[in-house]
Amino acid sequence: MPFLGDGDCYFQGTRVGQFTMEESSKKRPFFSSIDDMVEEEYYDEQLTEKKRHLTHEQVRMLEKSFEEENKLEPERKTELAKKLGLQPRQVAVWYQNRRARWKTKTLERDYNHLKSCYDILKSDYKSIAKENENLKAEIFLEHFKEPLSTRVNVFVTSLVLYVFISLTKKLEPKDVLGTSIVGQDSNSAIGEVGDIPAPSDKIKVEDHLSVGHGGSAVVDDYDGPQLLDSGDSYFPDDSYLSEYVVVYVDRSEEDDGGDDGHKHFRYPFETTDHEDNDALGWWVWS
DNA sequence: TTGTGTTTTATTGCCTCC
DNA sequence: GGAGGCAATAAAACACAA
Repeated sequence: MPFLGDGDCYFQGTRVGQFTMEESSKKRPFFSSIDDMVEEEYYDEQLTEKKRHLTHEQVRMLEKSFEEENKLEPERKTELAKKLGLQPRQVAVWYQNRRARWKTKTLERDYNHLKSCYDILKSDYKSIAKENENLKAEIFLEHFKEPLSTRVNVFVTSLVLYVFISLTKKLEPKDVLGTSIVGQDSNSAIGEVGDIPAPSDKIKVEDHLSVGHGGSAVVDDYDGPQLLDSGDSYFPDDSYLSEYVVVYVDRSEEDDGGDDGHKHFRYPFETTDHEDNDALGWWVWS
């Protein structure tokens, strides 16, 4: 006979469950061997106690009760057990399993709902992205409708400016530690060459270097010079501009004729040239 | 009939609350 | 510490195809 460990219960020669000594004494008869079990008077009773499904009527009543309240109060449990001819424990177990099934179903439903929401959003995103691409292409084509001379002019000017700025940076005065002193004192170094606006001077810059200059960049109240770019400027690095270009602005320049109360300088390094070139940026004094 | 997958009933161990 | 809930799991019952 095989060794039967604590809690192994047998029914008709097969293991029917595991119980601790304590539990088995309380709930079900404990058989230490198959022979013991066969000899027990309880054997016949076990046949009727064999696990079986509840009747349709019992399930119907339990379902109805569950619909009303999915938690089982002790009084309700006793009442239902009495009414259905079941052990209170069976009713409790049924509720437990029913809640588990309900939870699984709910999770499944929630998952499907979220998935459909996700699919809709994904589809929306795709159509918006496509529309965005179309608009970009439209803007690109619009740009090439401009005269070639204008485009070349913008490009060359940008290039010259970039080279100029790069050279200026290399030639800038340095202190004994090799640190640039530009910007440390508005009255020193390059500041002596031109007319650097004091930090308190309000300078606004608009970028007309960008393609599609119809909508110039936003201008704010930043205390120092700045270049605002509408996003597609030819400048390789706008930070150069904000740092240096302002040195060459001529504050004595007359108004350019605009009625906005500002003076516009089309070229940072050509303070008096008012020749038309709408593709270029200008500085604005406020 | 048998193998296999699914559903239902029941147990176990852990956790929280009172 | 006991009662009750829950997740994980076992095992019986059931369904169904081959």
